[in-house]
Amino acid sequence: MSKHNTRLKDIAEKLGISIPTVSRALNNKSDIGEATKRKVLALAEELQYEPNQFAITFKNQQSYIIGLIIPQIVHHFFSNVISGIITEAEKFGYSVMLFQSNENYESELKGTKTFKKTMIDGLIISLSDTTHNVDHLIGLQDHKIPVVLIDKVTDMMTASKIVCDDYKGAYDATEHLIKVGKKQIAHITGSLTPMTTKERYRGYVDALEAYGLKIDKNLLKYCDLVSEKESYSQTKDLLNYLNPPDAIFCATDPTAIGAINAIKDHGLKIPEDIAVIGFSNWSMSSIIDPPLSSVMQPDYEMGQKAVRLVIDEINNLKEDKPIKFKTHIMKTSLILRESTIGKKIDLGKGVVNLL
Amino acid sequence: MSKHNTRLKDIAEKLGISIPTVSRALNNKSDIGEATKRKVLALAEELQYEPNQFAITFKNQQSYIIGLIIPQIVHHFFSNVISGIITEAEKFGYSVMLFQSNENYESELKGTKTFKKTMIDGLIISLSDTTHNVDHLIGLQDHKIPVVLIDKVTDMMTASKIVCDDYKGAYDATEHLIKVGKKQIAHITGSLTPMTTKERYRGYVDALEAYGLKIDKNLLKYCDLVSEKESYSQTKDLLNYLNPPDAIFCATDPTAIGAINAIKDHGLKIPEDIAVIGFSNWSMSSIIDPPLSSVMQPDYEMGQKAVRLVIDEINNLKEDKPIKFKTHIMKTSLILRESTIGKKIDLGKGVVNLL
DNA sequence: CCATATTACGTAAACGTTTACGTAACAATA
DNA sequence: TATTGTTACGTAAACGTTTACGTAATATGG
Repeated sequence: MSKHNTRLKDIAEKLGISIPTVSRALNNKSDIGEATKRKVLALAEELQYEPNQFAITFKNQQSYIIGLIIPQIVHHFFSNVISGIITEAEKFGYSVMLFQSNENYESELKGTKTFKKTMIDGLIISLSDTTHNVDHLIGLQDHKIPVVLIDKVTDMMTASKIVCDDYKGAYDATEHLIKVGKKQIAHITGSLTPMTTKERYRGYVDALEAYGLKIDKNLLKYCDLVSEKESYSQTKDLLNYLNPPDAIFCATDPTAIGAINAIKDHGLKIPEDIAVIGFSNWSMSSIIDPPLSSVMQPDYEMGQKAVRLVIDEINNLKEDKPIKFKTHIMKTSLILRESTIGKKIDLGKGVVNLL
Repeated sequence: MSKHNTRLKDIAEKLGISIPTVSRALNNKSDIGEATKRKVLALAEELQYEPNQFAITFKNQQSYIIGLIIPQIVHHFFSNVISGIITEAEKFGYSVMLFQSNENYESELKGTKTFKKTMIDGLIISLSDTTHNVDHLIGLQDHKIPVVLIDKVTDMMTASKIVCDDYKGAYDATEHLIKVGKKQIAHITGSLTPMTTKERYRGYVDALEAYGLKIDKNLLKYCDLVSEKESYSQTKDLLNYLNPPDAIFCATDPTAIGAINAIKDHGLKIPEDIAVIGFSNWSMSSIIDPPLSSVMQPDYEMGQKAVRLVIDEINNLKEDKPIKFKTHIMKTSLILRESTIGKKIDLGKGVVNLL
């Protein structure tokens, strides 16, 4: 087989016509005779002509590539986000170039530079934890490359943002614990620096207050690394408290698993003695014992939404229309399993029971 | 700020010299005067010149993009593979365009087409389970685009391949169970169609034979979907067998977790009554109760290796050298945790104890 | 001082495609 | 029949960069 793909030139020469005529025939332009068009289409089919995307990119100054920078690919939430982005982008004829920042600002900077050279049409980015300066992103915007922030966002720049409603998710989780009859509800959280953790804490507090339950500071525990190990020992502390909790709302699924292990080792029953609910609905959550109730974040849908926003902005820029920056707060949903509802409980509507 | 990036033309005009001279200065070519070179470099710095990658691609007919097709991004093994690929590619100045086949042949075909148009320099692919025809990949090779297969490979084409030593991993896992004193070792496997599962079964059988243990067909159980649920019920079957196992080697971590849950529900102790070992070392494996021993696949390293292979082939093709196709079989390693060794056991060398 | 080599540039062409513009051939209209 | 309009093409230029080639100016050698 020939080394290069079929080009317009090849078709033009074989038919004895000019290159632009071939281009017009294939792109369904108006200035083209019916007979010529048929001949071109037939030959293009025969030679398996596929336009060279790079030449088109180069000519149109549009690459149909969306850049994507993610702190950690190996993370249940983010891999779902990526999956949603790639699938949605493909629908609109865009490809996705993926870069991993490893939560490192320098690396993020480098990715941005590479992308700029590569002439991406737009960027979707979840900021690394060490990024406290977004001049590199503002620089992209200055060069008419739209930037959409997802999940890990910032107020340091004006851009469209997609987050999920951590506050409401936490409120719902806490409310659920109250509704199954729990009154001493503990909260295991991370460091309260990231916005997401702070919002989850707010939701927990507000739900307790809304139902007239007292806030007991002794029922609040911190796990800086939100790890299973930290949570295991913090839960042990909770269990030894003179007013031990009858439920725990954990800010992440790993901490929830730590709590479960501690409770079981302590000889208590879940959910009868202590109910546990997590946040993020990791894939592992459904297969541990007992299966963990959790707050599902619409990761995949967040990715899809981000693609639609960035493509909108790309199109608006192309037509020199003003861009309206939007912030989307996506809804979470409760996934109820045995760690809060036991084996058989009648559920209200709008609530998923995956037992 | 200006709309477009600085071009060679901008620098040339400001200095009153020609475009190729600027190009030569920036690319450290020989035909260039020292004084001119300094002026160009200074101005390029000032104007923040960054070469337009697409123009270079177009000119050189080389994109410095590696295409990557993966069945499922949301999968612990694959997301590690992707991470390795992206990190390694970046070291060599390559970007990675990611596509997800969703285990669907049609989708894989479409990704290949898109990539071909996009002029990727090489492709790394893990075949979808429904792919039984690789003409689309051979087509890429015919167009001088190297293809490297990773993990899910095939014999239907000649190409470099990267797999991990499933046989040896399974053998080691089984041998470990024998060495901690187990004699009735069961195996929970998937359907024996994929090469990987078949190899793990072979390793199990050979280890038993090597140590003079009998193969009891009743200790072999199948889980077609390799799910936790299937494994839970298959394990129950095993426990009710009149000669119940004192250890189970599971072909995947999710099935191992199903086994653990079944054993605990049955009131037996792990590992004293029954030891359990899995395969793949998922992130969840370390945080369940008890922590699961498993066979670690060098996912990240497999990704790195794939990048090096594909770049080698790209470079060889550029210089019209013949390509030597290589098959790399990467080593697995045992990760021992409490599900096989209890709390404190002296380990032999070369074995990782993550307790 | 003439022939040759070297240095440091400029010119032109190329990569594959699209688009603005020009125009020949023909048809429609007054 | 002269004018205008329409159709269906071809020509040229452009996107940003690199490279083959040509050449003027200077240096080197005998």
